[in-house]
Amino acid sequence: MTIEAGATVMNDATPVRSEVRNRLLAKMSASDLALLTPLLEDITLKERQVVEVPNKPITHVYFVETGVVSVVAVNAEDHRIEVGVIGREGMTGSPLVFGDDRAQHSAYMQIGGSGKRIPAAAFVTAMNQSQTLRALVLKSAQAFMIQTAHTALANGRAKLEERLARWLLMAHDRLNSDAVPLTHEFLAVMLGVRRAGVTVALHSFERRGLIATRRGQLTLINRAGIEEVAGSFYGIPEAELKRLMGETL
Amino acid sequence: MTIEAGATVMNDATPVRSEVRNRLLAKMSASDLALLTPLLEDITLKERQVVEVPNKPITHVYFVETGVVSVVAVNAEDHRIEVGVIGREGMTGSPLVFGDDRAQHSAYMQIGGSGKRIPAAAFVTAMNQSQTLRALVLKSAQAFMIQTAHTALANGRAKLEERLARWLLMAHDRLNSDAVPLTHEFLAVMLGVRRAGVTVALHSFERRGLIATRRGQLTLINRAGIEEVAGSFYGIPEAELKRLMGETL
DNA sequence: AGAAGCCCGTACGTTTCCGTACTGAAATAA
DNA sequence: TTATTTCAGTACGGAAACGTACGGGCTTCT
Repeated sequence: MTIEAGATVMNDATPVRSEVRNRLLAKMSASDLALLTPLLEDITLKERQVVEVPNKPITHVYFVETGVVSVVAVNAEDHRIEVGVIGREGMTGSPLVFGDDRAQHSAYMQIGGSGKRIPAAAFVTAMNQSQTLRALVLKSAQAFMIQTAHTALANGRAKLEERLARWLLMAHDRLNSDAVPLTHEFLAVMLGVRRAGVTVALHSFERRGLIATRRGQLTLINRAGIEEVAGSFYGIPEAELKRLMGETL
Repeated sequence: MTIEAGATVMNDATPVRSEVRNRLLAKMSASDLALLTPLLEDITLKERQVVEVPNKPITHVYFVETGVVSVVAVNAEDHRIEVGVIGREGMTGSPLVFGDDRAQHSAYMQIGGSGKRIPAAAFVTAMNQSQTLRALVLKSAQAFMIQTAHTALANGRAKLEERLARWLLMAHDRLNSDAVPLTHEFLAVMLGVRRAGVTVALHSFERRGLIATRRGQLTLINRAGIEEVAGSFYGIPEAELKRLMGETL
């Protein structure tokens, strides 16, 4: 019955089932969880797998267990930038929580992993049946919104190194290992900067002993040092998440 | 019965009372409006008047009728940037909609005006009594969230002139006149750029015949031209607002 | 094994915007 | 009216990041 995801060495995509690793699901009461369970399915989330398409109806709500989703705003001239990430602390499909049926942004797996998903309609039905469930997903949506606001702040005021450090910390928070399996190119796309700029910045991090790099992957070595680089651009959304959801990432 | 708004030249700060000019209030059913009315009070909103303080409980929900609220994210090192504006299309206090009682961001009147307000507790009570009211304010919160995401996009990818043009358009959408009563300094704070940078950019706009300026004020002359400058960084949140709320600004 | 493609390191001239600061003009207060 | 403050115009060196591009190493495909 269970589908074993091929365990790659590069990331921690191996699904675990008999345990609810998504924090949101874990926080639900038994009865709320029971509302979702019938149509909840285990799913492997491959890197680059598309989860939401701008202006298209949301098909499923994904509860990530391992891996990271990038939510990317796009405009008419195809300018794009990441407005937030989602990992085991949250869910995709927040527009559904607001009563909307379609996605505004592009969303896809930036780092592969696994999780569970439920059809959008079933999620909405469940949310309408339970005030406590609704309250919980509302808080989750709020936490994401706070993250987006601070992304706006970082994009406007922080330097490349600060933003890159912030991103690495946010990814690290959502991974089970210190390895971040990403190319410079993808980091650049998310931050909306040049690939070469990322390379230089990462090189600087490496010289300072903050990370180790190899092709297609980097590893955090000195997290505290990276936090120092990110400075005050990292931390508030994380603290707010803890306040709202009563847990750490 | 109606009180004619005294047309000031500098801004439209004169309060109007017996007419609902806030789009959100205007969209409410009579019964939903009746839930709010008892504790709804008319209020003059002076420029720089503080509406929300980060990490402090929200005292009132403000329904702006004229004027513009700036919502500004701030971090520990006092870096700050505007993450969105609110005018007659919306309301402040969106965290209440999510079930939170405190503000994350700083919010204050960037352009003075008038509106109505209701104590936070009364608003929450009303929202809990009516699903239609809740649905409406949820959509409003979502519209604001979309705006924030596109602010993040503009902050990361747009040039100063593009961002400035975008801001002017957003302000213009929410004002009854073409005059924007603001100093370069405040525009600079909102965009997170140098005051001198704003001066130069506005000067360029003026040379191109897009605006007229005088001390403490600028006037839009060629809105289409400004839209051209903003390019694709302006428009999506506005279209989404229309889609969600079924109305223009 | 060889070819092809992807990824990273590096470089260089250019653009954008910053930090800072000085000035004069306009508005406000004394 | 005079003094004070606020605001806008302008300047200049410098930092940050851009667009572009080339070459070489690692992976993957055939």
